[in-house]
Amino acid sequence: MSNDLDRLDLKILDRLQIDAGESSSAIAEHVGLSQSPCWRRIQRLKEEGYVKRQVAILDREKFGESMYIFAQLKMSRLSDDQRERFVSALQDIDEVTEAYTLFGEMDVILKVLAPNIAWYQNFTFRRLLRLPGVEDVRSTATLSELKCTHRIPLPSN
Amino acid sequence: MSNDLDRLDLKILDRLQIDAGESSSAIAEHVGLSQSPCWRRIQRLKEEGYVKRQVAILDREKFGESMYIFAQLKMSRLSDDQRERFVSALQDIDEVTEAYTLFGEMDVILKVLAPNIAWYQNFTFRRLLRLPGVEDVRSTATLSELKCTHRIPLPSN
DNA sequence: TATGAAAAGATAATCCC
DNA sequence: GGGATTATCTTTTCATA
Repeated sequence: MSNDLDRLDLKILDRLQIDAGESSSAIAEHVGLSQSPCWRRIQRLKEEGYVKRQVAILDREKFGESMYIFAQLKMSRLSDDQRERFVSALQDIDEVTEAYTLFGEMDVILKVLAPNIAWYQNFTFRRLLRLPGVEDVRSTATLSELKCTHRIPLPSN
Repeated sequence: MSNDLDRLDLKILDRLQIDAGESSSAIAEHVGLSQSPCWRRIQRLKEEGYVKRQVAILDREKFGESMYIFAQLKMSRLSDDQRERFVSALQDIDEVTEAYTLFGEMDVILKVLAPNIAWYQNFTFRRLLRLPGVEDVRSTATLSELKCTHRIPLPSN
């Protein structure tokens, strides 16, 4: 929450979120440090949780056709227990890649990676509508990807 | 597009998209290979583009309040040139983290990382509505993140 | 053609200044 | 924070099946 990060830390973080494969000495050079202080900063940034994890981004087109679909769920009011089961169920569905509650706490938006529309049709009835509290699903299918980044804007960049 | 990947390749890819920080020998152990064939496979998977890139996922909560907002853009019909300028403009707006066209080619959905609603209000008028072809913006603000993964489901997992 | 073992090279991690 | 050192991992080579 607090920002005890200086300009160098931010430059390092931004490089990491663009390419986490670079060596610490390469990053050091780019931000104007030598290897060991740069490595220490990277280490600290990881320990303090600024870097949550490091992942490989796969090319989903290589695995055949697929499409992202945004599903807006109309929810009934849930008990704490029901809500917990709902959230837990979402974690277990690999095709649900993201989920957010919307203002009002009664609706949820999902980003679903579907192989095709027919699969999604089935998924809606067999999975989504059977989750605790889900009353209705309104879906928006995407056609093509214009931009997809995992980079968050950092201060003073 | 084609899948000349065997079960080991898929296991390697899945580990990489969960944690790309692991050493090749650690991955080798997990998938049941020795270090060098595993390393060669990883190399090949990168060369052939199955792995697009490797990134650090930052904890956006560490940088103060922020919220994702989905913006659905109503577009007028664009010439190829206008469309190119529109897509290019999206790439330059750091707060737009994702963009997809919707069925019909006339609408677009954006995922925007906003510091707060007031910022977004201004952003809508000053940036979005000034992009080529944008006629209207309908926004859905998210409240809390229930799930956010960058892992795509792989066959036979 | 693919694997494993092992050497060579690069990088990460630690030390001291 | 920088420079030098050691530990560890990556990458190449080579022998083998």
